[in-house]
Amino acid sequence: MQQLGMEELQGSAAAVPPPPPLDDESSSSSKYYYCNMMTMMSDAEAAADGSGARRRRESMVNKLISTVYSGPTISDIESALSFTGAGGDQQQIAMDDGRNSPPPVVFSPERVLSKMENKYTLKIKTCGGNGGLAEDGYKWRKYGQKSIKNSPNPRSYYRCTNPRCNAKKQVERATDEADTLIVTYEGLHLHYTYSHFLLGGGGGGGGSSKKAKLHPPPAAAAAAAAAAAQQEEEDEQQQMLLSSQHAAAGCYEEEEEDHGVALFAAADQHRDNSGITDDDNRRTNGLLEDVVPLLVRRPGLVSTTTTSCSPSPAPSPSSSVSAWNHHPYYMDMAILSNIF
DNA sequence: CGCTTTTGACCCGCGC
DNA sequence: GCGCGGGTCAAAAGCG
Repeated sequence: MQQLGMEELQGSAAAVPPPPPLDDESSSSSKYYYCNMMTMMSDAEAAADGSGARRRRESMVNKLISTVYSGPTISDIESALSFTGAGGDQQQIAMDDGRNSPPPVVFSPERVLSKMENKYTLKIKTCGGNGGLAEDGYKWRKYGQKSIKNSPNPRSYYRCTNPRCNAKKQVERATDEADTLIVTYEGLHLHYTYSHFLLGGGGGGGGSSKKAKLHPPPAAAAAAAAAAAQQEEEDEQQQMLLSSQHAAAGCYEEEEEDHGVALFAAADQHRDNSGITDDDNRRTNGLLEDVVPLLVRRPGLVSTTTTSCSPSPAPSPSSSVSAWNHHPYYMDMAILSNIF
């Protein structure tokens, strides 16, 4: 039987297209702007910080983030959405990496909203047949598989396991390139597991249970979150949007000379702003109790080696649960906490 | 026991 | 209207 291995499918989600050419000065000094709404660097601290030290710190943050985040970037998404909106559905990832867009685009919910219905497709190059291990950090449940006409490879259909999230993706192997996966995302995530982010998955040592998986959102999800929130007319999701906007605004204030943007928003802040209660959050089936650490990154800034390559083929997971507990996301948060 | 995957059936849109 | 193809549903089975 021919079907995609789970590791490939999972890996495909996080793999990103080749980075745009890094031929400008920004590439060497690329960094992320780190906006934290909870515990990291406050605006006051940032302002008081020496620029040299801050740059060093940002550089470290950039590296850390680039290490852990390999999902589509905000520009990836915007570009893809624009492209699909124009009639196609194949993403052109070689978009400008900020050079042609003067102000760093954090994420503009409104912009994404207008394009929400579109899908975007990523072509993912994997290393070998089963080596792809990169993940997008979300938990997907496979709900169908179809053999496609004129294609020897079946197409798998995945849906986000969050009942309130309508994100879907389709994964199929390219017919002409055996090591290329075509991943089509449809709908976007509006959730994030806060506890995972802060507590390191709760289980510890990568042995955490499936429910303790970290779900760091790709930039796509971050952008989409706002859009999805808008689509959803439920109050808590609109509150989520407000939170996201707030975070984005904070990033704008940080600095503007570079293209990188790393944005984190925490549910705590979100609750502070919105005034909703924990009970409210719980009622949202995880959408609101989830944190909204929005990780928004401009492409091509740090080595986006997203190769879904793995030196050793990993055993095929028994489920589609993304093994983020193996990924150092929460470790990085601890590191970042120390840095700041 | 709960969750996920598998897989055949069903539904729906589109072209002829 | 009919057939085809793609997308989804849902029951059954598998797994930890």
